[in-house]
Amino acid sequence: MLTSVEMAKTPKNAAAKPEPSELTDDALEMIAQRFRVLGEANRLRLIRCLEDGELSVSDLVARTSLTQANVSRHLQTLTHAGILGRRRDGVNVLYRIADPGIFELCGHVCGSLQADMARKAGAFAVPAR
Amino acid sequence: MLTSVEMAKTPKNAAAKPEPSELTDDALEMIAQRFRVLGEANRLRLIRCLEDGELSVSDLVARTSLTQANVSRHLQTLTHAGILGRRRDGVNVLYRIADPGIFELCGHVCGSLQADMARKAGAFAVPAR
DNA sequence: TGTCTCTATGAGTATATGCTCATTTGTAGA
DNA sequence: TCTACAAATGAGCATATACTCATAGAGACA
Repeated sequence: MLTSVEMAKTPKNAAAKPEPSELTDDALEMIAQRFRVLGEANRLRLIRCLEDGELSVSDLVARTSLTQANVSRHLQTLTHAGILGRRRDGVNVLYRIADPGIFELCGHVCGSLQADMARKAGAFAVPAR
Repeated sequence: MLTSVEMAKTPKNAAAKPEPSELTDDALEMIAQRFRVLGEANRLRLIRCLEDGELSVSDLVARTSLTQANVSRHLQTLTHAGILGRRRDGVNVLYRIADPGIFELCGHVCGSLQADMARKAGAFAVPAR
């Protein structure tokens, strides 16, 4: 599964390769880096704001109550990661989701979290009587 | 998309949020936290080692060339996040994947990365002649 | 009990990064 | 050109965390 980048182009039912996987340290670091970019609640907030269409930096500042400098830095991080795209429109710069797969990713995490919490909640289950 | 998990936490956010957000700040932070756990190449390495079955701490130390203390800490992080499970076996402690969805998640990231890189590679495309 | 191996953790250091303030840069219009 | 506004960025601070060393805890066995 973590077995190489080429899995992306093959449908997900591609057979596991028998050969020991060939993920270089660099590749692994890139994957980790991608996760790290998403590992910030404020960045997730920005992504969410953009779910319905492109917005300017000041729009995002208004919606998130973050400072302009902070928003700008997060947008830079997300853009550099290929998650957002940007274009200039006069004095404004409009950001948009460039990788819609991001939502699916978040959905997966939500699912895992729910499962995990349900499992943990089971520890408090009281036998019926 | 990010809208599915409203867990048993009350919104502590009385501040103006123009958006009818279903995701509390706490929930968002939990999602980010999950991503952050995966944002470490060495943790991804450990996960990969466990792909084929459970292993002891010293097995993992041998396979990763990380120090025992370091491996132990990462395993703790992953276990706490619900990604790994552990059981004692004599003096050993065996760790295993508890949330197989993790591989699908990594697959998604690999896909996104590849798409991103292909897009960037396009910038170097030379028109045929 | 003592001693071995295996695992977990306290303490300390180094580094990364999120945040802010102040300033600069980029764009449009007078 | 000058002015106004939007966005980006340099500098500095604060915090989080990855890593190591040394040590403590847990289980097996004499």
